Amino acid sequence: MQSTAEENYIKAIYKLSGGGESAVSTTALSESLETKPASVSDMLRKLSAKDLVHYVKYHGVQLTDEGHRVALKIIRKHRLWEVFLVQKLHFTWDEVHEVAEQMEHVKSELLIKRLDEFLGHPRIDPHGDPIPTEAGELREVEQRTLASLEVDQQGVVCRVKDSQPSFLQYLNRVGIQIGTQLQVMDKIPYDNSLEISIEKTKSVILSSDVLEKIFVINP
Amino acid sequence: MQSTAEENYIKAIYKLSGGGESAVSTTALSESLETKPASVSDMLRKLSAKDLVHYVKYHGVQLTDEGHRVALKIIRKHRLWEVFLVQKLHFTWDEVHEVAEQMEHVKSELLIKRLDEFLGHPRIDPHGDPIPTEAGELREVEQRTLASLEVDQQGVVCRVKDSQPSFLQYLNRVGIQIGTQLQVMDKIPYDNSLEISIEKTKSVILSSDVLEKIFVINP
DNA sequence: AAATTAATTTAGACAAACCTAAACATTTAT
DNA sequence: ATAAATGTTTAGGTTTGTCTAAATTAATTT
Repeated sequence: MQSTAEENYIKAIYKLSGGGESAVSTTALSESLETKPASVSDMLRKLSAKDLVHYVKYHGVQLTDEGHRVALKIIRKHRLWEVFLVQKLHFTWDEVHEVAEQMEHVKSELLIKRLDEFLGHPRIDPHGDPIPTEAGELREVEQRTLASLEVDQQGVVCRVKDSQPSFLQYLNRVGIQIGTQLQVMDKIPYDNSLEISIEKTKSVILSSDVLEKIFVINP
Repeated sequence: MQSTAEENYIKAIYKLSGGGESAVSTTALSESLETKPASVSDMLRKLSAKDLVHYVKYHGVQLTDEGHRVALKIIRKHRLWEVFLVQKLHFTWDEVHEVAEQMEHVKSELLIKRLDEFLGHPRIDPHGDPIPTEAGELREVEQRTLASLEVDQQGVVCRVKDSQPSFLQYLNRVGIQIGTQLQVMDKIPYDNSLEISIEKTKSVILSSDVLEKIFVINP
């Protein structure tokens, strides 16, 4: 079992290496974690002894397979909590991170299993990033703009490109947020606007401007 | 702000002193926290310096007003998370404690405010213990058996006296769990059984045996 | 290719939270 | 009232995770 500090290092290595591709430098880690390079060196020696990273002095670190597995577990927890905070507790995206950062370190397999069920096995977090599966697979999800959907096709909102309050308030008013289920009911050729049904209940007409700013994934 | 360790000491002092009444000994704390008495002495000196406890060497500790306030905050968090785990994630009572113990240390005022709203401002936790208010008041809630309710009176289930699996399964089947809203619809004088409506939907007839084992609070 | 600069590691310290062993208070028993 | 037993604290040490300052290695420039 890893300490909170170790988990944070592993997460940072994962992020900075772009999912485990490239090696990561001590300085990059020290900036990302807001610690001094000397502290990073210390910790890398420790993680290396635990076989969580492959560390060559003066030449950076990479996660081992085990380290990679641990990283995905933490990211899964982080992103599930983000979904919970936004969808159930109505946090805004910017309020979410700091809290999820703490919750991701709570140790309980059962907790995460149940949380996942409670949230309906979400595939993406409120930022549109994919949530690793229980088995530790991270499948990238194809994201498309609402404008690219054909009549009758469905999608779940995963990202919006404009974060101006006025736009977000507009979405709020029509009832669209991350996770909302949409279906294209009709296309108006005149101006390429679409009639969209929201959660299979009400329906609205969205201009092509707006359609370009809303990203969905296939359900 | 207090560390996790400090919070655990404060909580333990609160519990062992019976809510802040009597003083608590070093040994009692060391047993409760599973640490050595020497470690407790260290920490008490530290908490005393922070004015969270009133500590007289060789004569035990008590919480200061500030310490008392902090204790109630932690207990509020712990009990709200317990409600969440049981009501939303379907944890059983024995699975709850260890996890809530970790979650109670997550730092975010907003989180607790929103969690409280999300859960509908519960007044008791899954064990029937009262949840301190945001303002730090802990009002004991009068608990009565279902058998003591009159026709038309309402109650929320807060505790059951029998924890045999067969009994709990029976409750499960009729749809009764902690937090369930009940109302007495009718009394059958013949055997003192009651007709009880469950969550204002279905209704069942419960024998006086069963009625004695279910405790409710006024909503 | 040597010298300078930049990045990294090592060495030695520190705070938090724990420990053991020894010293010191308090309580209890004689 | 004193001695024994019990409870508590102090002193000194350990681990984790951090730090600063000095030493070392790698990269860059001339």
